[in-house]
Amino acid sequence: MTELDPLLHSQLRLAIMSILVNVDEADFVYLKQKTEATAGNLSIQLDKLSAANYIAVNKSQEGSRPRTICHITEEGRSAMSQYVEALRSYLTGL
Amino acid sequence: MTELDPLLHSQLRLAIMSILVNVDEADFVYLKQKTEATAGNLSIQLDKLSAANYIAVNKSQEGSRPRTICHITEEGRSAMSQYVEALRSYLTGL
DNA sequence: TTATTTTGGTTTATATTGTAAACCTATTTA
DNA sequence: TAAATAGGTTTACAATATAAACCAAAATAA
Repeated sequence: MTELDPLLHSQLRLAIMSILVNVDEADFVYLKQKTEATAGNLSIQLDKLSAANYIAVNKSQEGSRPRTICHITEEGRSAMSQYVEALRSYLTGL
Repeated sequence: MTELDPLLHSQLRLAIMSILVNVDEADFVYLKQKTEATAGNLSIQLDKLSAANYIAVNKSQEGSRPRTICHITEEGRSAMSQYVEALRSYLTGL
């Protein structure tokens, strides 16, 4: 049984990635809305995905007000494909 | 975004359930082999699945040697279906 | 015969995760 | 000018997963 990438096998991180896979970019506020996560949790999970190079995070000041924009990397996209393949191998017949 | 049943969204428990879904019954030794889990970990996760009524566990003595046989319940089967549906909703387009 | 290992587990302890609560700075709004 | 809101980060705690230690019975080796 192939391993399920632990970085992706987490509800919130999977939700984040599944959004970013379908969109050019998304900011903190949007991700928070969509996932209904708390800001703290979201912040931490974004850090982890970013540290793994699955996403790129661009933090800037939009007129003295912070703006955090995220997009998926090629590495992240590839990790998602592999994860989905692994999942399928668990769930054949369902 | 629908919640992913936390009881199923765990590598080992998902592996166990994905085996039990396709088989009439399986014993501890077989599950241990297939999942490559440690006995302790397997024991605990079986307890959790059993407590949730996702599987039924039958412990007996086979000539003074323990035998633990598991099979999935209807509730477990249904939980798996829902879980897979929820997952799909995350992964549309992959 | 009596150690030693193996089988089939369970219990206990620990490390890792996930999550929320508290906090911070800057800006609106009352 | 006090209170609330926006956009986050940090810290602290609770839950999980996992491994290590242990146990009883049987098989194997010395």
